[in-house]
Amino acid sequence: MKEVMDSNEGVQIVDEKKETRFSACLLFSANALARAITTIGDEEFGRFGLSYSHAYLLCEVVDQPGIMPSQLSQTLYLTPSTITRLVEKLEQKQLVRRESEGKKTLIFPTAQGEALQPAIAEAWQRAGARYTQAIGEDNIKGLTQHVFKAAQALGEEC
Amino acid sequence: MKEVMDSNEGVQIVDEKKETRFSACLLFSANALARAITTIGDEEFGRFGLSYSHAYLLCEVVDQPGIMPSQLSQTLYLTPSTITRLVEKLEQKQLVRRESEGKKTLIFPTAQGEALQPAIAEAWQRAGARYTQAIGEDNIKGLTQHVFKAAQALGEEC
DNA sequence: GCATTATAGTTGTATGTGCAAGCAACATAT
DNA sequence: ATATGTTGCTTGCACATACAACTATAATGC
Repeated sequence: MKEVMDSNEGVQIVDEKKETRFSACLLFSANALARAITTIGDEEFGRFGLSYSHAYLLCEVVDQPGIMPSQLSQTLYLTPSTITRLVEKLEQKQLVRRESEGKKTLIFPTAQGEALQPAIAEAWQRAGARYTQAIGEDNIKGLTQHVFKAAQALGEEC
Repeated sequence: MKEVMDSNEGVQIVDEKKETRFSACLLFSANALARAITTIGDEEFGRFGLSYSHAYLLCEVVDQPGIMPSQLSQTLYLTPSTITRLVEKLEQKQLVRRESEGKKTLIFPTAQGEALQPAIAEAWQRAGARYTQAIGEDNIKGLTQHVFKAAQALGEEC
C-alpha cells in the first residue's frame, strides 16, 4: 500500500500491490513470474537473435561437445521434441551441427557457436543484474533455490 | 543426494538433485516451475476443455460481469492481445459474450459460463492440493508470496 | 535367430503468449 | 471546429513449448 497525493481529492490509498485470489495461487504466480522474467531474458539474449533457451542449450553443447538430446532434455527440463526444435534452429543459424550415430544423435558446436559464448555469458550477466536489481538482492538467492526445488519436486511426481 | 544399491558395483552416489549453472538462475528456474505446475493445472482444468488461464479469466467475468479487457489484462498480468484471444475462445465455447460500447468492450458471462463456476472451483482445489502435496505444505504459502512479489516487481520496472 | 519390446529422435499439429501495426472512439489544443 | 494525440481493443505474424504418432535402432526373450 502506498499513499499518493491526488490534487482533487486529497490523500488516497492506492492499492498498488493488490492481493487477488490469483496472487495466492502458485499456478498463477509462477506463470506471471516466468513471463515477466523471460521478457528481460529475451531482451538481452535477443541481441544476437537467440531466445534464452536457445542460448542455454548452446552453452551446454559448447561445454559438452557431442552431448545427446536426451541429456539436454534432462538438464534443461524440456521435452525431447522441444529439444529437437531448438537444435534445428541452432543448426539453421550454423551454431551447432548434428551427427547421427546409430539411434543416437550427437550435437557439436561449430566455430561460430563457440565464438558466441562470451556474448552469451555477458547477456546472462546483464539479465541477472537487471532482475536482481528489480527484485532485490537479498531475496534472489533464496527465491531461486526454492523455485528450483519446487520445479524439481513437481517434475518428479507428475 | 541419495544412496542407491547397484547390483554390480555396490553403493553408488546418484546425483538426483544436481546443481547446474541453470538451477542457480532464476530465469531458468522460474520457467521450469511454470511449466511443471502448468502441467498439473491443465490436467485439472482440461477436464472441461479449458486451460487454466481461460478458467481464471472466466472466474473474473462471472465475478464482475461487464468487466473490460483492460482490467482483465491488469488482474491477470497478460497483454491485451492475449486477453482478446482468451475471450474469443470463451465466446466460441459460449461461456462468455462481448458487448461493444463506444471504444470499450464489456464482457459478460453466459448462463453456461456461470454454471461452470463450481467445476472450476473444484478443479482449482484439486490442482492446489496436488502441487501442495508435491512441494510440501510448509513452503507453499511463503513461496507463492515471494514468487508473486517478484513478478510484480519485474512487471513494474520493465 | 527371429519376434517382441524398449529406447532415442523426429514430425505433425495445436496452444498460449507477445510484439508491432492497425483501427475506431474519445480527448485536447489551438 | 478541425487537427493532433491518446486510449482501448483487435489482427497478423512469430515463437516456445508440448502431446501424440511415427521411424529407426538397440536390447531382450524364447
